[in-house]
Amino acid sequence: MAVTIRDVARASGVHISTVSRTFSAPHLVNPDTRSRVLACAEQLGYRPNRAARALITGRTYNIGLIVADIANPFFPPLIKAAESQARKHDHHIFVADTNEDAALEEEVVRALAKQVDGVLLVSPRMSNTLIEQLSREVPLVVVNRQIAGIPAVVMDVARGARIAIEHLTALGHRRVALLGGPRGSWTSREIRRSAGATARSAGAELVVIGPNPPTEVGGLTVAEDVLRSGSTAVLAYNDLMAIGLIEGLLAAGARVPQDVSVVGVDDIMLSRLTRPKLTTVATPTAAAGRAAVDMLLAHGDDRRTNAHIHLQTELVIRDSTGRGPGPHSPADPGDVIAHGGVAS
Amino acid sequence: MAVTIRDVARASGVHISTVSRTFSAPHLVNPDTRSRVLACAEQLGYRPNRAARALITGRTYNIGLIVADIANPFFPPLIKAAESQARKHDHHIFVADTNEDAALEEEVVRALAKQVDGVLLVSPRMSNTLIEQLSREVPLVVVNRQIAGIPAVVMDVARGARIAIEHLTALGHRRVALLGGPRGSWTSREIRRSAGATARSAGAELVVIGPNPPTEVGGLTVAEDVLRSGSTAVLAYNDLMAIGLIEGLLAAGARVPQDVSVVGVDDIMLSRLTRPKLTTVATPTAAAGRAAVDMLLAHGDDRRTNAHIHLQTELVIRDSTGRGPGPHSPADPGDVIAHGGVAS
DNA sequence: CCCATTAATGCAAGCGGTTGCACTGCTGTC
DNA sequence: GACAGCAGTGCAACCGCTTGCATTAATGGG
Repeated sequence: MAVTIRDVARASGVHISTVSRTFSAPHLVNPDTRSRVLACAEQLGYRPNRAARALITGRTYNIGLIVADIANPFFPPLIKAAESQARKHDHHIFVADTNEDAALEEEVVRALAKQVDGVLLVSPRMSNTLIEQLSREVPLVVVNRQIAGIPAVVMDVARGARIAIEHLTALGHRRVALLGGPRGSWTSREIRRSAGATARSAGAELVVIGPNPPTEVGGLTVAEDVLRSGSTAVLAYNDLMAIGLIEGLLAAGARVPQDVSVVGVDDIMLSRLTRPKLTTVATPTAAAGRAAVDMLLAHGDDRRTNAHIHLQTELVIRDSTGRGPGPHSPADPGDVIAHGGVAS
Repeated sequence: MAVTIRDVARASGVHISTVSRTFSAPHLVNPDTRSRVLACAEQLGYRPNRAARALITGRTYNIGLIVADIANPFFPPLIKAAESQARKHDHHIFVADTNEDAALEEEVVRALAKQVDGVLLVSPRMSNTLIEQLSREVPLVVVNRQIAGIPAVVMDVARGARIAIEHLTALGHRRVALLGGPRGSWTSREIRRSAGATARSAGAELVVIGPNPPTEVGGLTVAEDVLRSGSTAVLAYNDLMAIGLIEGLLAAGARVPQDVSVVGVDDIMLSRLTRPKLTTVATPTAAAGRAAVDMLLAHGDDRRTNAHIHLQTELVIRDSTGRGPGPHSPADPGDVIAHGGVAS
């Protein structure tokens, strides 16, 4: 049915090994022979069977990409960038969605391990221990997590959270709620740690609410809790929750930003389009996708590298944050368009 | 390195063929032997190498999923549903993004053909002829396109467009602009055809603007054209364009819906969150993803089937549509929450 | 008690490629 | 003119697994 290397060999009158070399070691075959073989291959529509090749070379030219929720707008730009970058290097991408389920993550990594050259674990929910264990079975690159000995791409959300809290305290907010993300999220822990430290040193109080599902509904359902907590500002784990929260606040009769200021994280496309437009910590998702693929392809088989790529975040100030009850700092926050540099 | 069937055979003291049968033809092996083999496999962490299996069986347990733009919010819910459905049947999904490029679509199908059991072509931009040709090389299921002899899942956008136009003419709109989608889009042609016929029979005028890139920017940039056309209502190819258009209209000083009514298509998550909330033709994307996978797995190798699954659309009326300059029909459109049935 | 049947397993070919090694025929060197 | 060296190609084993066929032992019927 399908055309194989043997068909090409027969058509061009050479041995299959010569055809093979025409594709995988061209310098070993006579230019005349090569062009004849290529012509036959072209004409027959021959494409090497990658699975067969992988069987012997051990390289599949496939990459696994595992995310918690494809429908969460944070992920698609990352997936798109990763896929594009992978294809540039002639690799294909398996995408798997784990529904925020750590156990499913493990299962999927194992299921994919044999048919990929490596797996990109994006915002994993698994434990570090488990990730380390899996990295012995298949090359892994982790996005948004730091684990010694495992190559990683991390977005500097700690800095983003710090600048966000500084922005809020400068506006005069003295009690800030933090909407935590899903259990197992490194990003959520980082934000919490950094926001806590920053609030403390600014003399403000941080009220942690969560963990929560990282969705619009997750934000919507804690609106009451936020109001009850007496907070005048909120830093949400991600934009989706922030937007859901705003919905909930408005429904409860609170105004944003007059009564409550809201800051998100991610700067998904959505954030520019809601009313009020969302102030948020922008994360370089596309760059992360590209970088993760590059790392995976670069490291090849030498596991246990310590390469970590840090990508910068920046605060994008829009319309969902305003003055709080306390004194605000002299510098008019309205002047600040964006803190932070560009992703590297 | 990796544990193979031979390791398991050695550990359990049987021939590799018995191990193989333990997994792929359990009824042929003695229950005692089987449990012994399974125990060894379990203990060694053995997983069959699917690529090797595929080489001989011809079944890869992989599916290709090709979309025009992963970052377009229309696709992720479909991808998510497809991936989930595929995994239920123990299949993995290759995702490829073609950047709205028909030539790239062809290339990707060919590249994937050998390592998948079939390809899902979602909203393809290729010609019918080319799709027919490709379907002879690899089983294909097409979403949002009707081609004789090729299994398809189609959303009934024609009906959706009709109801949308009826909604607008009932509100008294006499000149409606239609924002076309990308060149090569079957959906765009369907919407245009149906909207044209409906407008004609309602005595309204349809002004076609396009083709346009199916993005927010695509909508934004034609806002001027829409205003210049004298239209008081717009049906956009998709929600993203509708939302971009609204941005553009507001920027140009027009009010929505007081001056211009806007209807989108897709009902992406975003549409509930913008202000004004978007009136739109909801398409059952998740159902389409599931159905497409099911069709692919069901048909197996018998190509050239005529199975077509039709999924219903419905008009969701929100805040972006209001009365036009002409007489509106007696029935208060405000009563109509949603036309159309539920997706099957 | 013998033979046909059947259940359980082993054997080996082969899926579509890659690759180390052997072989052939040239070239260039001394 | 003999020979080393090399370019170009063929040969065959092998990657991990499946599967048709052969083999063996156990079973049951007449």
